Amino acid sequence: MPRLAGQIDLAKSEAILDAAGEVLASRGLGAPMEEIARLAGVSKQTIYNRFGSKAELVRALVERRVDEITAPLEVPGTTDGPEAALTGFAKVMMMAVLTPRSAAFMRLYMQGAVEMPDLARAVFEAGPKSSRARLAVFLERESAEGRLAIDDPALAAEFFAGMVVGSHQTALLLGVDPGLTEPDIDHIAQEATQRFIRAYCA
Amino acid sequence: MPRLAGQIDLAKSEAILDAAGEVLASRGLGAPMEEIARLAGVSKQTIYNRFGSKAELVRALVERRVDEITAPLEVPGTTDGPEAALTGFAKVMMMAVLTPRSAAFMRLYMQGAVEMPDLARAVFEAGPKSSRARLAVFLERESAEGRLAIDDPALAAEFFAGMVVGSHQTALLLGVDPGLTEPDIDHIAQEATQRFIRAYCA
DNA sequence: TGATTTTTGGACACAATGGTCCAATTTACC
DNA sequence: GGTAAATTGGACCATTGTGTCCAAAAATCA
Repeated sequence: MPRLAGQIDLAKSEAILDAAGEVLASRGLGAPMEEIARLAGVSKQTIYNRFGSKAELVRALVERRVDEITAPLEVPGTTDGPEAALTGFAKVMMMAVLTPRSAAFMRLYMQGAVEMPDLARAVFEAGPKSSRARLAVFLERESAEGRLAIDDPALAAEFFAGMVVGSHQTALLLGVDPGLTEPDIDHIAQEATQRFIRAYCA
Repeated sequence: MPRLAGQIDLAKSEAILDAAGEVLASRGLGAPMEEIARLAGVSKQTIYNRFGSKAELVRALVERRVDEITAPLEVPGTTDGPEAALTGFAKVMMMAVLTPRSAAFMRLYMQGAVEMPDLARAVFEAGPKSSRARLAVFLERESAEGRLAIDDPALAAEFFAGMVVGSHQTALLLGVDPGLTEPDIDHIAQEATQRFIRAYCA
């Protein structure tokens, strides 16, 4: 009987990627493959059978995560006016970016930026760049309909996102707890929205 | 004749630290000691004689750099009104943070954040935190004298700094060229200042 | 010149890691 | 049950990097 390709378990590859994410995010790119294998409940050889090398494993891991990153950053509908939309956007962005897990992954990408520039670029496009672009689209629409007066939506989006993220992300990346509680996040989101609208009101 | 401690050349230690900065920033924490020694024009053993271990070499390097970081971020005098001061501050901050070299060092600190948390914290305090704190002091003063209306100077400082830095620093850390020319920086600094003042005008 | 310290450079011990090999075992399908 | 595939586990190799050792050379001061 010739090839029967149905004998590889896709779920196992997922488990390997999960384990790789866990281990690499916490221990850095230098983490040994054996540890990933152990956490995945799999032999080291199996990882090499499926992914070929450590570099390609990392590549697969990052590519999978890029999709997760892009997903949640939708700009809410504008039915309730720009305030609600902006505040919601700010909250989602902070929740997405300002977690230890996010920071650990971001550290991973930055660590690999030198060796795998294309991957790091993909992360940037899927993350910061994409989110700002979506926000810019929203701002342009709001502006066209007269609710805001924005001449440079891209720059304005950059400003708003910057206000929201602040130095908290840098703190996390440096392992410093920014100490933001959920009420803090709400407050920052609201205050940033208010000030932003005031800066760009018609 | 007993000990004559005057036979160690301080300048050589500096050269070692310079070389360590160069090599570690470009190749990451994993760079071999031999390369640092070669660039410093020094034997590997000499580095160990003076610094004891790689970890302590890194420690010394970071501690030296922390001083450099804090230095340039003075808030200019307020003689010309808040606009000029804020624009100047924004420009200095962007010039300081948005260089490949700065990014390379920041990547280094972040990479070491897990193993040497105290060092990473020191970097955060000397860099982002300190700059925001100084800006907050300035904003509070301006506010007290009625030129601005700021109820929460710390938050406002966070907002302004965030607007200025935006996602450009993240881009650099990911190895993506943000493509900012000097006129771009001027423009961002001016626009951020204008919008900020408008958001916080009395 | 002579005494002391530092530096050199190269060999070396030691540990960690990526990646391979392979025989024995298990799994999945007929 | 039989067959082909995938998996296992563990030995194994090559590489790389930290840190040490040490005798020879160089620098420093009296």
